[in-house]
Amino acid sequence: MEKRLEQANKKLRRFWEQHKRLPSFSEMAEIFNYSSKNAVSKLVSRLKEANLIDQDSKGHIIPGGTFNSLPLLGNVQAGFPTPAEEELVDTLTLDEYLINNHNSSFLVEVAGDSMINAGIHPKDLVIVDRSLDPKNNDIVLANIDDEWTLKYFNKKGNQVYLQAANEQYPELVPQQELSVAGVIVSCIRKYK
Amino acid sequence: MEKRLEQANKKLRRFWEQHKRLPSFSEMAEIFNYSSKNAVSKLVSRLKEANLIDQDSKGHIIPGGTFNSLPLLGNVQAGFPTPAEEELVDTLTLDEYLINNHNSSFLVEVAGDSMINAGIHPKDLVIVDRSLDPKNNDIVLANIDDEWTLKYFNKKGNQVYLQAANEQYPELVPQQELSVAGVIVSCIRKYK
DNA sequence: ATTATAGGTGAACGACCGTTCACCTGTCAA
DNA sequence: TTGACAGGTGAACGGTCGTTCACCTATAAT
Repeated sequence: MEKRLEQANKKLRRFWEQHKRLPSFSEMAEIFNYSSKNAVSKLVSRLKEANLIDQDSKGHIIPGGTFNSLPLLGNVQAGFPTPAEEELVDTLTLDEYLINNHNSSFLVEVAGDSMINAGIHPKDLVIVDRSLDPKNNDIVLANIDDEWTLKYFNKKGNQVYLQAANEQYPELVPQQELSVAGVIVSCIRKYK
Repeated sequence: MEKRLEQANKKLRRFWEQHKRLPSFSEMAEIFNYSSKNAVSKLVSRLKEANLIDQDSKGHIIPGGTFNSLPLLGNVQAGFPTPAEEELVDTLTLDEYLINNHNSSFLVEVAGDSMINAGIHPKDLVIVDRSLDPKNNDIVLANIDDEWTLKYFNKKGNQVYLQAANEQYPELVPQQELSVAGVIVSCIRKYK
């Protein structure tokens, strides 16, 4: 990508972070030190070709396909990576990638190591979707006999078992009550 | 939250997904079947009080604090969860939470199980920030003797070692060359 | 020396922006 | 029966929107 466009991209993202929207033509004129909106108009054309921004039916500037997303450069082992544009595997927005159902999803912080063999560690955040029906081998957030826990869901006939991903934990059969709050759709961990 | 506002929130989010921006007053009049913009104006006031949307200096509607974010309901073990509004721990936007440096970050898909004891599994995605200086015990994406790998970074004196989080793998000392492409800042895994 | 082109100015255009005003309902409490 | 009020209509306002036009440079190719 052209260097000029990359700098423009930075400025636009800074504006986005401050205002939670993209600038108008006259605001862009300020940002880029133009004194004519026509100059902006031409810049916009270039940015559109680079797929950084787009314009909606009213001409307003909206994010393009690569604006709020990160490049997915490939696979660690596979001769990785020449971050050349042509070779980049994909480009994706984390929000859209991780969340299927915004209205029915919430986050929970993990405590305990019962799912550690599934790669779910204490202090990780899991995204729970309460609108999904739990299926066998789904990881669910469940309340079993008045305790909340994260376990594999397993149904044999009419009997539901909960299984930890850690041999030290026994298989759980509800004595009195079991309710599934939702299915874990993803797990995120932040190091820095 | 009032039910009326929740439905409004859904409509606004749908508009956001379609147009990548929030509607204008007259567009909101269409969405909510009002024939006067004044009705919209009053609805906007209510939505602002609920912190779902905001208005910028020009009066344009922009996302509020809770618009694109997910509620963090708490901790799996700690008497979890009454999803009552007052008790919710936090509310956060995944993009903002996970990405510190948009310009210098990229994604890589994990292959191999050398970091599995750190909870980084094959097919997970890691977010790499190439602008950070690697420190001891950081997980880094590195090229060692012409192979790309994910390992713990370890520097003793002037000698750099790479360590896997898996006892079956030996400690790596570069024979000829070692370059660190970036530091892993987070790890995400999608189940559904 | 001439021409083409990329990039910019400045002004004008109609359309749409968010705000505000006076006014019209129902509903519900006093 | 009255009054207050939440919620809506419809119209008008000045300001800003994105677009487009004619025109002015530099720079580089012919």
